[in-house]
Amino acid sequence: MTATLRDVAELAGVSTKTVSRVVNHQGEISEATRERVQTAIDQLGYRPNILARSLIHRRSNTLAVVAWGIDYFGPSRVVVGIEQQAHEFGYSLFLNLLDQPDDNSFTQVLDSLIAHQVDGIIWAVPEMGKNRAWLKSTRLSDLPPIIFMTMESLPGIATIAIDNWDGGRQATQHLIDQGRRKIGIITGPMSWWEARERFAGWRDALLQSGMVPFPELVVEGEWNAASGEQGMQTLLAQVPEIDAVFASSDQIALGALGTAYKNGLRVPQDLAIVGFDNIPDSACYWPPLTTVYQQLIEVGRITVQTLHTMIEASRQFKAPDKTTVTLIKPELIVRASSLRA
Amino acid sequence: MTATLRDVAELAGVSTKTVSRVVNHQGEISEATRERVQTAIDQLGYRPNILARSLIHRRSNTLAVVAWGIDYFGPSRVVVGIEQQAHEFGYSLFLNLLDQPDDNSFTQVLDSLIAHQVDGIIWAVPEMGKNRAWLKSTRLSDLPPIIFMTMESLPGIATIAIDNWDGGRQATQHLIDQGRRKIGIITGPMSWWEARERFAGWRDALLQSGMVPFPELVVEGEWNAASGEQGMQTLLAQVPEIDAVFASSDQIALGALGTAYKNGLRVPQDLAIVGFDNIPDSACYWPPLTTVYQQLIEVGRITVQTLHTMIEASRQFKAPDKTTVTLIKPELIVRASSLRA
DNA sequence: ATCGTTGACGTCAACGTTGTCAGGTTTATA
DNA sequence: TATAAACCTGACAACGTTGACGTCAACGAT
Repeated sequence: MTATLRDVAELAGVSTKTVSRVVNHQGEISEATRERVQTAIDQLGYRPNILARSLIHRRSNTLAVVAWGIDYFGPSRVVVGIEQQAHEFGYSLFLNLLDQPDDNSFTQVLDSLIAHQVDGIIWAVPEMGKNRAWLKSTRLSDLPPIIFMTMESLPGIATIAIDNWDGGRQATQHLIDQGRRKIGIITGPMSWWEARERFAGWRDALLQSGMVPFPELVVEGEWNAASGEQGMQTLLAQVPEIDAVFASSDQIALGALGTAYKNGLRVPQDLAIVGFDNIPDSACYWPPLTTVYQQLIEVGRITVQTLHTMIEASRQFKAPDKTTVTLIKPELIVRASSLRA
Repeated sequence: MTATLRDVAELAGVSTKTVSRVVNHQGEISEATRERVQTAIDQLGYRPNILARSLIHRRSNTLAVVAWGIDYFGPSRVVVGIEQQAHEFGYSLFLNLLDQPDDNSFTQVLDSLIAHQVDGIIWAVPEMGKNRAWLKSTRLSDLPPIIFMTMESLPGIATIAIDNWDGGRQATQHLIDQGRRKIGIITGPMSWWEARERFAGWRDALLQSGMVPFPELVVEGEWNAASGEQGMQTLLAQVPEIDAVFASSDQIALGALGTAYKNGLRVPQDLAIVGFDNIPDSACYWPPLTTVYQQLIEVGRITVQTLHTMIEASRQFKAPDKTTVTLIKPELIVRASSLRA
């Protein structure tokens, strides 16, 4: 149905190779034939078949991102950054979503990607529980260059992540600097690496200031607002004199705000709250939320840049520097929710 | 580097065709050779090359989604639904994001997709302004089967969308049923189809109840919370006795809530608010937000189902029924923000 | 007149598969 | 025992491109 090189060649009265040269602007061709070929191309609506091209070059110019939770703010931003940079590098991008972050269909997914001859893989599924266990029983040399997001560094594996520990530390330090003495935390699900890191940041900030991270100051939550409501309620019950909370996500903070109001607490006078993520809404919470800003789009872009380097290296038979671990520092955004009145 | 059919064939001492048959479970082969071939496959770590396969079959089993704004709630959910259904149908999915919804690089995007031999295209870029104008100057027969989301129906073009008009109508009717008499609206950007539809739903609901959609009851906003704050302020200035607002998105509603509080208004006693989207946070606003729920994942799934049908039809040289227009009714979620105390 | 050089193409094989068809061997049937 | 039928396998070409190499004419220099 669709026109091929041969069709164009016949119409223009030249060889397929000549048409190929015109299409790819390679070699030298006279202006006369170039025009003749171009006319034939336009007339037939010819489009090159990238599949055939990739077959020869043994390079598909295609990347794959395996992700989960792109209907959440963080992951979706990362994917946006990945797509942007991939596009700028001239890669096409396959999108694979897992049903659950601990979906163990990774074998099928990887097989499919390899079969599609992708040049590189970005594993953007959040690390939680044992959902990276498969890595230990997989020979990375059997895979295309692959890079992982948000995880504890493993030897020989490229990793890119936000420094969640530092984010937690910054948030907590800010509360300390405001003179708060009873600083609680509502964590994310502790099976998540991010949640554990943010928690560790909170703990270490307290310790460094000579304060004690008592267990009753800690409540484990989910990432959502409902869990923030509940977590705040628990904290208030356990430590009535609490005067600040580090909520491990903005949504948790939203819930915590709600509970504070229901309990007649003024924010930030009676209770200061700091969130994490800097979702756009957080600037319009009441009061506006102090939070930790992660440059997630940038993270996505850097991921692709690193992967690209790995791909080029592997193509020149250089052993790629797979141990790259990039940690990006987040930034504290101070708004009214943590400023003393 | 990677093993091919020939490598396996040589190792197993059979022809490439036999290996191919083993891999694809086609034809009849004796158990003995099957095992021998399978051993060779495992030993070499052979993986089929889908590119070559697609070249022969002239079918790539690949879909492409062209989208914008997947870092927003709505679009990202739709993409999730699309990916799920595509995966279940055995399609791989290319992801293409436009920088701006009115990005006019559609030609390059389409060329690239066609070159990649995708079997079908989902155009999930929100319709705004004239960003669908290119459709009129494009022969659809030059493209693979393509389906559009969220747009006014055009002859001969498959479309799937939420019935935003009905959503706006439901939201407004609910406020009317609660006895509200001065019902304002903060719209989304009116260049968006969704914004115009929701507005029309509000207007028509008022008219049908014998009320007048006065211009001073209308404020055009953006989709975000900041714009909701401002819009609410404007409405209060224009119509001090206003007793209800239909906010065209939950984020707008969030901003409106904030402004209401700053002005000492009780929600819902003094001012009822209804949103649109049912983002998870909206259940934890204070008070919990009444809103319109769109089954966006389902929309994504239906889109792929329809596209799949179009692809199958076009493969059998039947003229596909391209005029399919599917409108999906949203659902009102009633919470405390609009119930009279 | 001869010889290289350059420009402007074309020929052929290959990329990794699979469909088609044909060949050979066994098994069941007359 | 002959004959058809079923079963198993291989040779070959093709999918749409492109790289390597070859050819041939035109040109300037010797």
